[in-house]
Amino acid sequence: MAMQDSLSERYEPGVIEPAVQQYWEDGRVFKADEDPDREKFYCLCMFPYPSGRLHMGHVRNYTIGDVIARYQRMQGRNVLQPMGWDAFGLPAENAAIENNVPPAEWTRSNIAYMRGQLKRLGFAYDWDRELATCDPAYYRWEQWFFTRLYEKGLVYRATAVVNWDPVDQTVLANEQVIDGCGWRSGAPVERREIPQWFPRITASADELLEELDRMDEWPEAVRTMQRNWIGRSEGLSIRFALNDGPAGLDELEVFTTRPDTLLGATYMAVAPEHPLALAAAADDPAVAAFIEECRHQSTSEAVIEKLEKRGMALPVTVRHPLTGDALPVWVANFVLMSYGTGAVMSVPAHDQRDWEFARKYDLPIVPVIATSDGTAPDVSAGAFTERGATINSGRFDGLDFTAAFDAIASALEADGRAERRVQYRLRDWLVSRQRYWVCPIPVVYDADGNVQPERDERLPVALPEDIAWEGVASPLRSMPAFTETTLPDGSAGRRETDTFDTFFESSWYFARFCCADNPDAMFDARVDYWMPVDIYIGGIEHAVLHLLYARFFHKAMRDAGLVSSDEPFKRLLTQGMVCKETYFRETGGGRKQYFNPADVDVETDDKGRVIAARAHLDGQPVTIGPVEKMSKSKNNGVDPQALIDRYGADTVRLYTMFAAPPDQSLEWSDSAVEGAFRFLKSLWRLVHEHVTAGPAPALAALTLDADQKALRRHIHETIVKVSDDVSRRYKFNTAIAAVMELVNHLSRTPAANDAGRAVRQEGLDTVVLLLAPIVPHVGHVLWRALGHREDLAGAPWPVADEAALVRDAIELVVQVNGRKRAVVSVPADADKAACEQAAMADDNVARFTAGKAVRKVIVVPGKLVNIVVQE
RNA sequence: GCCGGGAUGGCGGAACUGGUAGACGCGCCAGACUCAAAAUCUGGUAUCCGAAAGGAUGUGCGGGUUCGAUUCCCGCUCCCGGUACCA
Repeated sequence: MAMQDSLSERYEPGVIEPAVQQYWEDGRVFKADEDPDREKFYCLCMFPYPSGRLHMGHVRNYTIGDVIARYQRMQGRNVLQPMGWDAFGLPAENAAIENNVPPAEWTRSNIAYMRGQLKRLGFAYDWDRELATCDPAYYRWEQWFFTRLYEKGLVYRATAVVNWDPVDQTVLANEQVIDGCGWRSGAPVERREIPQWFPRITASADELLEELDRMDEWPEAVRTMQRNWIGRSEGLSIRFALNDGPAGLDELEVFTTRPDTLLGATYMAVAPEHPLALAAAADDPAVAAFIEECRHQSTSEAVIEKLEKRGMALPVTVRHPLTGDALPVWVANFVLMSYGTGAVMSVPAHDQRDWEFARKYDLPIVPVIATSDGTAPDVSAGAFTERGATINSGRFDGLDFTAAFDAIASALEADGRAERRVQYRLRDWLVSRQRYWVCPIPVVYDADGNVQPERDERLPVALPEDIAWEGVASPLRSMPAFTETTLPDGSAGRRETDTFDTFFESSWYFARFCCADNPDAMFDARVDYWMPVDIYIGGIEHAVLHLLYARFFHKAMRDAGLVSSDEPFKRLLTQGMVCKETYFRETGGGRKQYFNPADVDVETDDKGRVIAARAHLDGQPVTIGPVEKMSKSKNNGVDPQALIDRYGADTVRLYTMFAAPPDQSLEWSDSAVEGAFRFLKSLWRLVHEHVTAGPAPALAALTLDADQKALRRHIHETIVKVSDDVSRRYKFNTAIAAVMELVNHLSRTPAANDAGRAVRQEGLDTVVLLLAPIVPHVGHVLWRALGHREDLAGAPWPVADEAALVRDAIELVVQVNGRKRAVVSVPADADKAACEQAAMADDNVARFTAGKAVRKVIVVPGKLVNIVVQE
């Protein structure tokens, strides 16, 4: 390209954007090569599930990442920004069932389409590192790593409960259970226990928890959620002796964090699957019926916790370890077999859930903890859950929490009835799925059902892609070509047909990007150069599960000597959702027909308030619903492609970054997109007008008038502001607002003489540089037009000139009794007395202070004076 | 239920460490240009009183701390995310 390209008069993104993208591709501008002499920066966004088309959440996520990556490049860092596909998952199976398309074909064509969309948005990816998790060259390494974990005893097989659809004969995801019934069959769901695989994440619980304290570049909210999810608690594991227990059972074990309330325990509660409950059910049809009912509860915690708490007494009691009293044992629908021992000790006076249950079934409520004034708490309206001194506890009376805990724990330990223990809320990671379109678990069983991890040389265990899909269950089970195999000794083996949780793939892809082309090893030396990820950007909905699994997996890889860092993601930026108003009509029976915003006309009043909406289809009114997360079910998605086609990638990128800060939810507005486009058009016009007048003179030798000096100060203040917003605050909306203000100032300040033209050149150069990460295509073209030879993508980020920032006078706010009464101008170096004097001298201030005694004057240097007078 | 987050003009948002509430943009109103429209440009725009200067009110609700609170504390309401098989 020529040194100074002539600039067309009109801004035509549809023409320049593909040309600039081609230029980047031809020049391999964003290819990342390891270079030990340069400081690296690994910028990563959570990779997309290839659902078909990009949605606004993707556009937002990847624009944030691209802005950061391009900014770091302008800082001179060696930047890696890769992209790939989280390609396994449930939607591909649904598409197969609905449209009879093989999941592999559906997924790969979605990837091809979405890759084109990402390229059209101009993201600075190193496409040579692209990976898809459904590629055997990718998943063979997680299969290999799984067999290493098995050898180290870090994965095990145990039974766990799943949602079973008795009609479709398949396991259902929680999402597929609607009001207790299967989403396709409509049949009531059953709980079923089946053997499944678990990596031992609880063995890493302490490290995962402690490390959070040092992860100061993660949002505090995410760290708090992870801490609470891990849920470390110190307590006592107590074994209660059973009276009249069924054969083979002589005690009931529970864990409590409140042993100080042991004397207030008035009953025990066990899960419906607990052996005590099952034993009782054998003799009592009523108990059996209750348990059968519980068997149709979903396995989802959100559902269980919102259920009405119900239970039944069992024909068995336990002996209180201190008093010897017999306490009743109940079976309750809210006790989970998968959490702890499946049994809890109930202290209704001091636990709200126990209290409600006791009230409902008329069980005794005995307060054993005093309020702060030493009296027994009133537990007639609810439990007293605070800590306090013990009462009604015999020889343990009058002790505070710690002393009571110790005394009661020691007494029970001496009797061999209890141990102090640390317990976690975190459960081991259940990775088995009974689905087809996921990575096979690389395990073979011999004739006796013994486990044989698949041998390295036979990996990958490839998922057969050419399949016939019948019914809704995974076709793998009925494929002898897949299931029938041989063991090392030549005997027949049966392959595991369960597959991995898709979180398994997304728990290590960030490291594989460093060496995605290596066919011989999971990782190589390049991983040590790039890892850890310097900034990881993605939705807040991943705060716990994905981000905790990835941290665990990374530590397991570190322990296996595969990576050297302790944590995978140095900094985390969590992005808010993209929302849009909804439009619908009631169609009877509480059902709603949703209308896409693109198919609705909105009417406004003379203030622009929305008053009504009509469907294009029939011109009839539709109801305006709340603003919600864009989704298929609410039909309120705005297709980014239509906007890219109409306005270009830069406008979509600019609007997305301008509409809200990254971590807040964003309400989509088409008209505001128009505003972003308008801004780029006017910037283009301003540059066009400037460069068609010929090259601007150098600024150095010129003297500036007051307006030009003020404009120049504004230019450099904007550099300071935008640099801080982009690098420290990650507030791209205020960065863009500051640049808009500068552009307004530039276009309103005449550039008639040499000095004016020189300042305008500096201003336009600055604007283009500051916006370069956000609108790189238009920036590339304007930068050349402004006479620069080097690529904008590699240009250095501007640095403010300290001399240009100096101010002579500052504005001071004057308050009287905390209310603003004036703004006065004072010299920048005015001392407190001078500020006070200038404030008092103002006419309006005098009006409010006249005849009143001044009690106090507060001067905040450089900002404000507050005069406090007697009212 | 539990854990985490949020609420500011007609709308998206700004106010970063307790110091001018409403930057910037959208929308709307008025004007310029035009035969007209589009595009573009200029001015206005929290609410109420006022010709203006200026004043009063105002950051989900109820209290509190402070010379001063959108910001800190206590108690609520509503909305959103997660809740272990959606990703």
